[in-house]
Amino acid sequence: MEDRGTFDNLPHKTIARLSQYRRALLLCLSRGKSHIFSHEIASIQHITPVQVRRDLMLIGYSGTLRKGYNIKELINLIGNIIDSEEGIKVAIVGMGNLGRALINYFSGKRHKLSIIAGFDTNPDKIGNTMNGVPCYSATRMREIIEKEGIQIAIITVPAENASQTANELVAAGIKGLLNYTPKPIDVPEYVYLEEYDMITTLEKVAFYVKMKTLEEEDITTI
Amino acid sequence: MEDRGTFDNLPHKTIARLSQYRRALLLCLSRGKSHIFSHEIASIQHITPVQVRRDLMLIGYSGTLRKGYNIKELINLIGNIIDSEEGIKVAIVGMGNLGRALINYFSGKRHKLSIIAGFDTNPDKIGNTMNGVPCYSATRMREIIEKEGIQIAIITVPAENASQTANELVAAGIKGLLNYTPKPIDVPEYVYLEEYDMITTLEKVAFYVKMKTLEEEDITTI
DNA sequence: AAATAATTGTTAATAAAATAACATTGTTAT
DNA sequence: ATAACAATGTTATTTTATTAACAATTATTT
Ligand SMILES: NC(=O)c1ccc[n+]([C@@H]2O[C@H](COP(=O)([O-])OP(=O)(O)OC[C@H]3O[C@@H](n4cnc5c(N)ncnc54)[C@H](O)[C@@H]3O)[C@@H](O)[C@H]2O)c1
Ligand SMILES: NC(=O)c1ccc[n+]([C@@H]2O[C@H](COP(=O)([O-])OP(=O)(O)OC[C@H]3O[C@@H](n4cnc5c(N)ncnc54)[C@H](O)[C@@H]3O)[C@@H](O)[C@H]2O)c1
Repeated sequence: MEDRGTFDNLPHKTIARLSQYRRALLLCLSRGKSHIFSHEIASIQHITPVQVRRDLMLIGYSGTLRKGYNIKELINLIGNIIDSEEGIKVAIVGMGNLGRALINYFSGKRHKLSIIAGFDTNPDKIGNTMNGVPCYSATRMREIIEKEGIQIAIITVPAENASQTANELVAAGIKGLLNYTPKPIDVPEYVYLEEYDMITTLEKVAFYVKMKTLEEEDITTI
Repeated sequence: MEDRGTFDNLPHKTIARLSQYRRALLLCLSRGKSHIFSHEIASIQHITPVQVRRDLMLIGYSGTLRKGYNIKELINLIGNIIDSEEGIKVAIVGMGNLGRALINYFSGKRHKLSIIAGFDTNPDKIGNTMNGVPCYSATRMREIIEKEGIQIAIITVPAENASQTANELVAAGIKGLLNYTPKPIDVPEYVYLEEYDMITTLEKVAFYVKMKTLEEEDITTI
């Protein structure tokens, strides 16, 4: 029995934080830092030092008492947990404003995770390359996903094409989806799905801003 | 005593879901539907009907037993809760790829929440209009935020300028921030902050895809 | 050498969120 | 008229996530 398959009951929130810790650690490393304390990580991430230590405990990493955590080691360990050894290939469907912004942002940022294909229906875009990512015709989606062994797709097509695109991706054998359209999509249970809509986030911000404002008014009227 | 200020202890997750419910309800309404059942909302949002009913209970809305919830009424009620009566103005700082994608997407979508100004340092962009949103020089940020009463800002500048931009926005009196740069920013406690990084989401998807793959391998090797 | 301070690692307690259980109520079918 | 059904609304339970408490360790100061 190997020890892969450990880490399969880490809390979902811990997974997200590990990714954020690594982002912070990479930055610290690039600035020449070699060790870091839990309270330093915590303050970068706006969380508590206990939370950080608890997460690191869950992944079985120990720091040293007076120097804190070894940044390089911790980066590697987080990599062992969240990265896949062979690397995972990603496609992006819909090379419009958002698709291009995401490609630009993501390209080359992670060693074990790379966007290697884009798809679009617009003939003007097909054949172009964006930041090293070739844009193929959407009609070739299945062919290329199978040939390249692409496992994850990001959906950035117009909302009205979202569900059809999702169906085609699932049929092509995609294992994970990240849907940025405001149209929630349905996938079989064996496909892992994340959806994100900026409007939801913005409305949440607006709600809490409104709340704070009302609170202040209440205080001043008393 | 008015009944504003109720709803101030709704769970955070409920707030996010209310925004999503409304998005789904608006779509249903535009398709001519007048009533909807909890299990219909649930299935759109990939959650359980109980969750939906519980959220609606928390905001004090009642449906009718055989017809479900009145879509128009529910949209209005959600609006009363999460929107601010006078409307809230939003600015976007950094009119690059992502900034433009967000403006395009958001513009005109919500009545009580509108992006009314963009800021940039690039002289080629200053003076232009994007989807009705004027782009001002970043040097005028404070002036325009104060004059227009802008309460929320979205940060889409290059990461290295994130914290300085955030500081300027806070100094200008911003009450809520939505940070899309991968550089976590610090704000005083009276400013409500949300941060989002696509890489974290993508790495989460990748992790669960990896896990599912490992599980399958384990099953087939047994 | 002893006391102090700063930090980690872990268990215990609390809080937040989701789910389950179930009573209630109209509607439809018999 | 009554039984069966399909919904809602609410309370109870369970699960997940966060925070608190504190013991252990080691460097530093007195
Ligand atoms: N989640 C968010 O925060 C967020 C933010 C901005 C935009 N969006 C959404 O993302 C999507 C894209 O936005 P955008 O601004 O990039 O739009 P866009 O119109 O600029 O880009 C859409 C692209 O998809 C291509 N396309 C259309 N149908 C296709 C298909 N069937 N297969 C492949 N490609 C296809 C189009 O040719 C175009 O290039 C929209 O659904 C928008 O609502 C979401
Ligand atoms: N969270 C995410 O999912 C996500 C996705 C894509 C990009 N990003 C991030 O968003 C940011 C913007 O990305 P992009 O692709 O639009 O980059 P971009 O270079 O296209 O746009 C940045 C814009 O900001 C302007 N700018 C620079 N300094 C400024 C300042 N001090 N004040 C105002 N404007 C200023 C630039 O002139 C440019 O127009 C980057 O930090 C990037 O890392 C995040």
